[in-house]
Amino acid sequence: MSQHSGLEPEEKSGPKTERGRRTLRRLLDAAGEEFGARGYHETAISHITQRAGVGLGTFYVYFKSKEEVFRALVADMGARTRHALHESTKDAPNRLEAERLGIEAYLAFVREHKALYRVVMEAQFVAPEAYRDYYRVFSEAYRQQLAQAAKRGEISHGDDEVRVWALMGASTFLGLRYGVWDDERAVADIAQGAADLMINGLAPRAKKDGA
Amino acid sequence: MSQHSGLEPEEKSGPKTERGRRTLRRLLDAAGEEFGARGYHETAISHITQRAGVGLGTFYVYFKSKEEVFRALVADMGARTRHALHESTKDAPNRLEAERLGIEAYLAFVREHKALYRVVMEAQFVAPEAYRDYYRVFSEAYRQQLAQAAKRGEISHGDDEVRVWALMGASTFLGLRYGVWDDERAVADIAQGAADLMINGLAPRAKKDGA
Amino acid sequence: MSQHSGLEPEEKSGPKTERGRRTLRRLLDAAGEEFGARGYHETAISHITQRAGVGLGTFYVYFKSKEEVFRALVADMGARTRHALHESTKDAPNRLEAERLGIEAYLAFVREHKALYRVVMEAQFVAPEAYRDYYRVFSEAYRQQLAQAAKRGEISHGDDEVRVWALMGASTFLGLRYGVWDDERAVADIAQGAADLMINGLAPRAKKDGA
Amino acid sequence: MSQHSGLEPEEKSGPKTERGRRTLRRLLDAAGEEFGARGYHETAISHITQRAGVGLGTFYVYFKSKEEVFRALVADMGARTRHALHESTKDAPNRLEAERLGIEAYLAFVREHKALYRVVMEAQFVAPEAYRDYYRVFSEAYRQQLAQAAKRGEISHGDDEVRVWALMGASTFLGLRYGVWDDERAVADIAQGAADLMINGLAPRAKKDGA
DNA sequence: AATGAATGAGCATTCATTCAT
DNA sequence: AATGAATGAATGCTCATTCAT
Repeated sequence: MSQHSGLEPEEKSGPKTERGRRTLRRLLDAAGEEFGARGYHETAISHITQRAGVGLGTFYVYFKSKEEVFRALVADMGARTRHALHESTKDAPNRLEAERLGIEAYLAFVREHKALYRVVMEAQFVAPEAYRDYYRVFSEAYRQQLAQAAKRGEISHGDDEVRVWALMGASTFLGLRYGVWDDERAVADIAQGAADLMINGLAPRAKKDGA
Repeated sequence: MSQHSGLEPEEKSGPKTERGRRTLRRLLDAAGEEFGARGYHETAISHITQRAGVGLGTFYVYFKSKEEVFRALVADMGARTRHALHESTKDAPNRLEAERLGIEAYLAFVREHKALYRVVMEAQFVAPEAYRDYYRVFSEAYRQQLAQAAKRGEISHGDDEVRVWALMGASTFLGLRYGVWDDERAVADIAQGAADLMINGLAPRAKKDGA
Repeated sequence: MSQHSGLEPEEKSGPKTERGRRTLRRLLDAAGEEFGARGYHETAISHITQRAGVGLGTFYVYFKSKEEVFRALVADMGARTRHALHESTKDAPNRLEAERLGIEAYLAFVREHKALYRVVMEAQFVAPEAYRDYYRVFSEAYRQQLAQAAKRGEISHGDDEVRVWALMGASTFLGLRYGVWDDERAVADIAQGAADLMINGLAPRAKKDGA
Repeated sequence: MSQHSGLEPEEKSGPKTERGRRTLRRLLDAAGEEFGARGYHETAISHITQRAGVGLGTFYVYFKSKEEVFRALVADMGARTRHALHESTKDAPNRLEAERLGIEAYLAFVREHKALYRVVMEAQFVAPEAYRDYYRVFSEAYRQQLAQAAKRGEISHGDDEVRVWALMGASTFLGLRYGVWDDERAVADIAQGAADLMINGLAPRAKKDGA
């Protein structure tokens, strides 16, 4: 919960002293926890500053508004999620395997960051552009992966944009259902079932080979 | 925009006079439009009553609270969506075809009810139980469909709960991307691409025919 | 302190019930007293509502903002001042006499409404357009009076716009000095001295008669 | 825009180093510009320090409070105005001519220092004593001028205190109307019209001499 | 059934000022 | 001398809800 990236208040060059940097980090962490736990509208700035252990006014030394922290959090979450997915799939032998690994990693990631996951979803209503950005970046990269994999013959050809959004939606809902709402089932298990669907589809298996 | 079901204020048996029924309907419609357009938190009761053309106090004659209308709206949307899907798929020759038809109908439905679609999604943060209910009902029915279809050999066997959530997520995101955010592409087209993925998966096509 | 004119909240048609009208008047009076006594920036809405004996939120039922009451007060003060001056000068036999009567009435008026007088002056910084309006209306009417009087031969010809502003300035400062800051001297006395200046100027008296 | 007088922070003996003196001057100039442009309440200390190009904390090295700079500015403006008036009238052949010259100089001065003029007027609400001081000093000196002129027969006898306030008010309003609000008319022209009023009054001209 | 008036808890935000470095 | 970080009191304004009519 402490590596942050892309979080520096947008315009300014950021805190100049070490103390300032620590305060910023505290506020960011506290904001993530509060927003994640109570939601944007139920969270008061004073909740954040109290959790961060700083004075109320201090918040506004680092952020222009409540929305600004929120957006910073969403952007950070995007960067982190992309990072986690990249790490977990970069060594996959092929795209199909990468899909399975990606789902699994994503579920694990969501379970580890339930609060921030919620922040991202709420962004749809609090900071719509941030939400769209989040998925725009994601879908772009994802689409390229599919296109290249198709070219390499690792996956079928298809309507990549549509496929990307379908796949993102599938993962997102699985993350909600099995990551946020319910912790029980093993991620590998879920990822297995999901990957099967995404890779093979619903169609009845052709008795593959001979027989 | 005027058939409502499952909308009656929960406990009370509903308005007794014709005038009362009309007022209720107006409030409900107005609430749907306002919540859909501005979101829950940006919508004030006074906006709703003004749009409905009634006095502020009248709202509380029909609803116990702001959240109550919101929940009623979510429930209504669920019923309507299920109805639309049922209608569009009931004559499908098999499950795979039903999937394609369902996606198409769903996209069309979302485009027609963007505002209410937004209401459902926001329910996640405003009335989480209503949101979970919405999907619980959906997923239950959907799961049964898949189970029966598998039994009939129309689709492969698999982890139905996982598949259901993945499929719901896929449709939901497609609805957001191609229904709410962007109106352009033909729904049939999108549904085609999506159905292909859901039915056949990403795996490269086996040279279908002859050896 | 209770006849108000031109004070109704600008757009809306005003309170519909008698109770509402009473509340509005109370708020207006309280606002005048508070602004007059402590100044715009030192006056909190809660001061006003407490003095008016209503709840804080009630203020916003009648006014859109702090500035709005302030502007209403300035406009009201303008109307009242014009009324007072009109009443006191309408029976004057000629313009020169009207000037003297006007100064006297104005001083008396200021003494009776020190608080509101202050409000008008502060408007220069709080609601500049209201301030300019105040004087625009005044100066227009005043100018016509001078022009007509000149035509009738009751006063000399001159640069009426300049004269009007000089005369308004003179009265205003006398009002500040002898109305607001210092109550002691009799208004008739002051008006006498001022009228002498305004009527005869500083120039040494021509030995009027004989010679 | 750089000669200041009467501006040194009240108690302290002032900065000791050249650098300190430069910082003080910068702060003073910046304060004048900010207060003049946005008004006292809209001006934040940070605006001043940013314009001055110094750190926030630096302000408090030179001034005890926001009000203190403001007062210093008012006092400075008083000194400068008196200086300008003195310069422009000291060579006048008599009081009547001095009046005309004074008005003209005053208008020119206001036009050149609109921002600071505004500061003086706002002092009425921000630092009332400073405002009263400003006019007390002025009126004292002015009154002596009139008294002596009357003794010399250059002007008529009259209620000098009243006349002084009337004359100051006239000039002030002309400054506002033709200096701050509207730049167009030539100062000489305005001064001419105003002087005519102040010297000859409104009374119709007696066919001056015999003839 | 309908309503408009009244309410006050709640909250984001600002900013003068202090102080450790 | 210079400064940037920290602070918290203060305040305008919103809005769901109640209630008397």
